[in-house]
Amino acid sequence: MKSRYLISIIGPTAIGKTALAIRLATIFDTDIISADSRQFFKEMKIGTAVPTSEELNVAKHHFIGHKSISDEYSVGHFEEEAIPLINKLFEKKNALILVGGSGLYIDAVLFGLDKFPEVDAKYRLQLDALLRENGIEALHKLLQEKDPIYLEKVDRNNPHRLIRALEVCLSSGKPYSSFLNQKKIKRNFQHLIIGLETEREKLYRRINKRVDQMVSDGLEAEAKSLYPYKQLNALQTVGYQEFFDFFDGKISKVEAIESIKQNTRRFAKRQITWFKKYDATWFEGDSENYQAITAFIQHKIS
RNA sequence: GGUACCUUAGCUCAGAUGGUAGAGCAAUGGACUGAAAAUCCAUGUGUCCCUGGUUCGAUUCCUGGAGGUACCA
Repeated sequence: MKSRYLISIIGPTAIGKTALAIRLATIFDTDIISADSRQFFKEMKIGTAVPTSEELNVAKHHFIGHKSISDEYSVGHFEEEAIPLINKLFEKKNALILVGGSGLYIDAVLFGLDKFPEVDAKYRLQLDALLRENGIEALHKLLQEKDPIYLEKVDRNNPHRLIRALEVCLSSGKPYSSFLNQKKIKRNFQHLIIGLETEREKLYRRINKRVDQMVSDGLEAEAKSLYPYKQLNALQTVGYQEFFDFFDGKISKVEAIESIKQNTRRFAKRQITWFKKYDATWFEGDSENYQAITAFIQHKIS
């Protein structure tokens, strides 16, 4: 049987992943699987730089705008949806394109996450309240009781990690750490990772320019329409939070736009850190390299 | 043109009565198993404007210069 390849395109925001993915999808006559944790939401278009409707017409995209910001959605759900779809598409295609900037979501597809039980939402609320009222030490104390092994290695100052572990403990009655490192998942496909990179200065210029473009495309109005939902998880997002601060009168519009640029740069930096651990082949994120990248892929998968 | 004040990190500024300096922000590096565009951790990068002088030693005091700000003309 011929090998099936998931061609994965990774890299920081604004480096040009979308354009490359579409080009490759055309060349290899295949579909694109998006692994972008914010482009899932149909209400968030301008601020998440989703492909244009023109681009969407050129290549079939999956997991773009398929959810609403009010839906419960997380990386676990994504893995559960993406893997069966990928397997199904591979019945007709020998190659698929995976593209996205969300490292954890890429991990979920390529390597799989351990299986965790569903968590009752009430525990999150309880633990948030515990943190608010009694401080992070209260979370340490509870985790010491429920899962001392995880407490040893967890980042103790990180409330998200502590609360996640605790909600699993409380919901399942078992230690969070007992769910980790289950049997390695075997995927029915091979993967080839293409990384896009460029000089930091050049990347930051692209980011700044793209933010300005988003603003002239109407980001403020989009953020305004989502303002009533600002507490939703999907909206804990660069490009929206800053405008919410502007609507609240905390900062000026100019400050909001500057802040979006800065936070996007910081986001890009974190993406770069995450992607360093992948066994990727790196190319300059420039359309002049499309031919070289295509040739490289053809050589690898043939 | 005159007078006063200023010039120290990428930016805004502290500071040492002479022993080559430190905050905030920015920036950089890192972590990451269902909040991940989230969340968290670590790190000071410097002709102390230039030039002479005094001094064992000057970024600090003094002379001169350059640039800036304010006021007066």
